[in-house]
Amino acid sequence: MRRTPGSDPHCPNTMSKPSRMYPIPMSWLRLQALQAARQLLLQQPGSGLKSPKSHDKHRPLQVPVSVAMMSPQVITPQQMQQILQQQVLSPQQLQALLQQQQAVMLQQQHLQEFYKKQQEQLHLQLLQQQHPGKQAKEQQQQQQQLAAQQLVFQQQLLQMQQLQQQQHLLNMQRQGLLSLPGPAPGQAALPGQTLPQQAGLSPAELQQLWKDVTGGGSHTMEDNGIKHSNSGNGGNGGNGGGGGGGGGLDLTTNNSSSTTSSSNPAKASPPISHHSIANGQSPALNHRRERERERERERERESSLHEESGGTHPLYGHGVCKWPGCENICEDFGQFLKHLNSEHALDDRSTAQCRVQMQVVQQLEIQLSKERERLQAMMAHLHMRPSEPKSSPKPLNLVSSVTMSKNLPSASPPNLPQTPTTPTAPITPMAAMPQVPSVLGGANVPSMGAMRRRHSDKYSMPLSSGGDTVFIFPEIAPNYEFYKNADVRPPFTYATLIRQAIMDSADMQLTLNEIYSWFTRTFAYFRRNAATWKNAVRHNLSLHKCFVRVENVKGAVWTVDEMEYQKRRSQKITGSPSLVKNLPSSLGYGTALNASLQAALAETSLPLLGTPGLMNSGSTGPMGGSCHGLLGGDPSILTGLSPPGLLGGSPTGMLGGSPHGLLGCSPPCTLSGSPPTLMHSAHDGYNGSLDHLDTNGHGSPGYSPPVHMPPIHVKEEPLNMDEDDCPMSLVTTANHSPELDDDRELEEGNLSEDLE
DNA sequence: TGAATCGTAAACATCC
DNA sequence: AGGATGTTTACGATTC
Repeated sequence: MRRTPGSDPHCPNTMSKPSRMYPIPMSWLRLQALQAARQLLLQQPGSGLKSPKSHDKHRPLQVPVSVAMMSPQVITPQQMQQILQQQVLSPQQLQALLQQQQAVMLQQQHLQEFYKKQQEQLHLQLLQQQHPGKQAKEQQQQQQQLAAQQLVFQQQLLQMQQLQQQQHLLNMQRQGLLSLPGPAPGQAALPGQTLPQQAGLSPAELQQLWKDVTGGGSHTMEDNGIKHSNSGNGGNGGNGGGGGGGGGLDLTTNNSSSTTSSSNPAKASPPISHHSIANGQSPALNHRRERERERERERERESSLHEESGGTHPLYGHGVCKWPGCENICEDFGQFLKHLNSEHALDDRSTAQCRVQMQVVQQLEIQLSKERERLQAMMAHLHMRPSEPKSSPKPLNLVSSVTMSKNLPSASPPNLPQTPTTPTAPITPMAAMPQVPSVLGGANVPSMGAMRRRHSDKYSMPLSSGGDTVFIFPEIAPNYEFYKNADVRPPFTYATLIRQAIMDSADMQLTLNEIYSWFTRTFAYFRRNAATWKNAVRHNLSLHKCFVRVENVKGAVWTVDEMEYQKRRSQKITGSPSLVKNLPSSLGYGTALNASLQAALAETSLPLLGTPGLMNSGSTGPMGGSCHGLLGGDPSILTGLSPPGLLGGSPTGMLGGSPHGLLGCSPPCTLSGSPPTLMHSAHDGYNGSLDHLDTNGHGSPGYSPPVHMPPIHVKEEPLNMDEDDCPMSLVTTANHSPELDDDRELEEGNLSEDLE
């Protein structure tokens, strides 16, 4: 009886439909946002957007993109968990983001107030100017002052716009998070999660705000995202929502008949210029010069931004203006700049849009905090669950399980990476902007969209760290606790887990039943559907040569043949140069870089090998050397600059954890600084001369556990001819002879060469 | 597109 | 006989 896809209750993550680890296009994110927003707005009777045919999938959606962004309620606990689990945004990052956005909002508010005052003053000036009794000189001075202030404000506002875009990108990213396939879209519009309950501004109000700001005009949403939405909503299962569509309420930026702007640097503010020209005096000339200087500054700013961002602009992408609500097509960057200056100048509309965006961000933050709380509660609840009858006090269990509920969601475990995008980033657009897209926007959005599926162990990373180290090192305890209590499938292959279990044992050998116990003890996920995963375990044990069955006094035990493991790894590595480049993604199946590494990479963005945490657990010297031998060749990995993206740049991102898969054990596992297990797996492969001390204090003169076991019998493992190159596989059969060691060392030497 | 890998299911054998 | 253990085959999904 073959299972039907998607019908496997035991492995919901693996069987659900498609989810290739391909980056999610921005347009798709927009679609998701639109759909979410649509659902949101449909809940608002007074939104004015609801149409009788609102359920018609093909009905054009009349929602500005930015409004769509304010659909935080699509964050489901599951998604939050996934978010955390995949390290798309660590709690720390989220927290930092929150703080950053709050700071931005404060600044925006301040600027807006300032702007209002300026406008009022200008208005007064205009009125006064019409009074015959006023003295021209005084007026000129005042106007001059105002003009200067205006210019300053324009600069500030420009910065604010940049920041706003940064926020927008973050929102987009978050939207991407929320758009994770799964129950999310369908559950998006939970009554209890609507915006009005959580913030002062309801969606309807926001919508109205948008309307007010927009000021009419028609603009068909014809950007790619919309197009995608039309074509792709059909198969989007739970989404169900109609794609975006044609024209609708929008923030038409094409409407050139918009209000006269006073902020456009290129056009100058009408009132001021008007006064200046009207006066025609020296102050006016000075003002003009000042304006010219200001223009130059603006140009410089733009050009520098342009240069720094490599011809990109936070508000510009795919030939489309990304100003919230604006989808204006700009053929090139210059045109975009023109458009930006002309259509999104400092005017009431823009500021109102900015204000709305602020609200959107606020809503999202509120929603995020709520979901975070919920997640905490869930985790706490799961933790309380007395579901570990078999659990035996092992060293790793010493870690307080309480930490889980604390660390998991928000408390940002110490090992969580601090990405460069944290609030510490300068507020200046140039400094901050490039980071956002590259790390958060550009990287995480796609990665987060990549759902964890069967091979997720290659990409996803459990919470804060991952890999095998999880089970041994205290700093990775949160992970351990997480999987121990949460019914989440560990992102590791069976082989990896089995190996971990065996390596985790005192004498590097376990009976089948002990392996079972380890699974159930270590992972809540394996406390059910025993028949399935136990079968898988047996299947893996038998299938993979790296697992060696040894007849022990107390019966048959299973050990790990590291040589086999190395062999396969080397095959993978040598087999494809590209694999070396993408080690984290293609080599392993379970190991993730440990928290320290992540943190190191995130904070220093490279010298990971020099990071103590990285090498933690005695992996100091050897690790560094061996790591260099293998990984060092690819700086991208070390620096996180690899295309896949270190911090979620891609599904294969480093955070995705690399695998330390038994079969495909990867070097990253080395980096993960992992303990006993990794010490073996890593060291063995990289340096045959390395001793095999593990954190448990085991000195393993040999390479594979079987070596120091009392082997009696071995799995009649295919003593195939192809094993000739791997004497170790036979070692298990019986006596461990020095020759074997020699052979192994020789082979490892070769292996090292290969790796290098 | 095809190979490799992994997860799952299941049939079968052996042993206790 | 029944369960545990171990082996093997098959197939679908995913990734490269």
